[in-house]
Amino acid sequence: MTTRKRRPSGEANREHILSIALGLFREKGFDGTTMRDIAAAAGLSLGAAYYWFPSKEALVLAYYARQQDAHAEAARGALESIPDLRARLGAVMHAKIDMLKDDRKLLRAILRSTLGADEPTSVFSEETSDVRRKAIAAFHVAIGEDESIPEDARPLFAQALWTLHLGLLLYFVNDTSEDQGKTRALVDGSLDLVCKLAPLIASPMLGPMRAEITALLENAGLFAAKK
Amino acid sequence: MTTRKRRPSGEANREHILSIALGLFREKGFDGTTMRDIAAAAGLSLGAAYYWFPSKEALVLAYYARQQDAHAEAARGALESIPDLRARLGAVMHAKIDMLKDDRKLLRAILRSTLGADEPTSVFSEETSDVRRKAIAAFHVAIGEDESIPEDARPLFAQALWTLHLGLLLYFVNDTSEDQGKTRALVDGSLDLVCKLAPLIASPMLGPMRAEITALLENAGLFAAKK
DNA sequence: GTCTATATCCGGATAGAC
DNA sequence: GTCTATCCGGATATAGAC
Repeated sequence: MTTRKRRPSGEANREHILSIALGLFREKGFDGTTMRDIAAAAGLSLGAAYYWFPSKEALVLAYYARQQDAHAEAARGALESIPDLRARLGAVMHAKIDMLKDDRKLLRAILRSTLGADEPTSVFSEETSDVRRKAIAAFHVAIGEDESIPEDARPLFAQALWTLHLGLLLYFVNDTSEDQGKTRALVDGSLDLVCKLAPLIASPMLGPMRAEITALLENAGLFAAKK
Repeated sequence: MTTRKRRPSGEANREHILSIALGLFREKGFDGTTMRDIAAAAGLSLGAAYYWFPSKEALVLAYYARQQDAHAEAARGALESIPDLRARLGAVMHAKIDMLKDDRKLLRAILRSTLGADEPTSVFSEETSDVRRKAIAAFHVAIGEDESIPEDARPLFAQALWTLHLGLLLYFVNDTSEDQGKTRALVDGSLDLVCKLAPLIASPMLGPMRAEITALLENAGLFAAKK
């Protein structure tokens, strides 16, 4: 009765525009691509492009969502038969790098708007909270039920990994080494360290310090422990 | 023979434009201030403003340099009679926050361009290397000759503090709490932790791990130990 | 609801005259 | 060194076709 199978053009057109736009972004960068370019390449008028995406930024937000879903899927597949924590974390991070390896130019361009909490495309903004939540969840999945991390410490650990992953991505987008080999090495080295340090921090001796860290982050509104 | 005492208007004009621009930035934000606004407020034409500053970004770079020098001076004064490491680090960080407390809107706006290594206004760019070097040096001064940090670990520690300070500033610019009290608390809590952890990391037991961290960062080009 | 066409605004940046 | 005129592209507005 309602719009069961209609709009073969509607939403499909939206997808079409997004694909065209991402292609142009990858090719010519974000600033180098105009909305006029996108509209023309998609065979639409400028107005139509703005009808589907109210701004250039909206295309970036759609890109985030698409990538996050793709990454969750890729990570899920990669994790299926890996029990070791270190290897699981590596799988998740390398899946991300693999996925983004051709998008460095685009990511570098939009990096500019990823930090201000008031920018819609910020990693901290309200608009991206869903993507962010999913991204942190991906690390939660990677941690799984590994006994080296006490259950009550896992949310904090997942958040820490997400933060590390932001730093690694920052390095990645500016990494011009062959096949981003330097990023790969940095990923592996960081995770080695993390997996060595995690049991230490999880040790009873440092329990008070962990509580101190948690309290500090909670007071700053940077972390909300599950109640 | 050359331009000894000429251009009483020249460089002074440049300073004038910069002051006007920073005032407008603080008042209306970076995006909210147009080059036309700046030119008009400074009593010049648009073209003249562009003659002195080839881009809006150039004004930001000039702002960086000005702030960094002011901070170095403020920190130097504050450190003069403080021997305790924790207190010295606090003095340096709080001096920075004090200095930037009215510039949050401006900083938030230019935050967008502070991460891409190819952006001139990036904290990692070639153009800002001088400012960056000075900023790290400020932490080096704060560490001083404190025995709790082995001499050979001081460069790495200074760099770590600089990185922490970037994170704190990121929090700061988005902190709407009264007098940025949350940032102050985060600064103090972080430094408490750092000063508790530093001796641990400096301990012989973790010497190999410190070497591992150093090697990792050096290979990534993120840190160059003095030879 | 989906789209075209067109005109317009705005602001960063540049060119060329003076 | 300073000005005016102009370009360029993101964004908006409008009127109307289907």
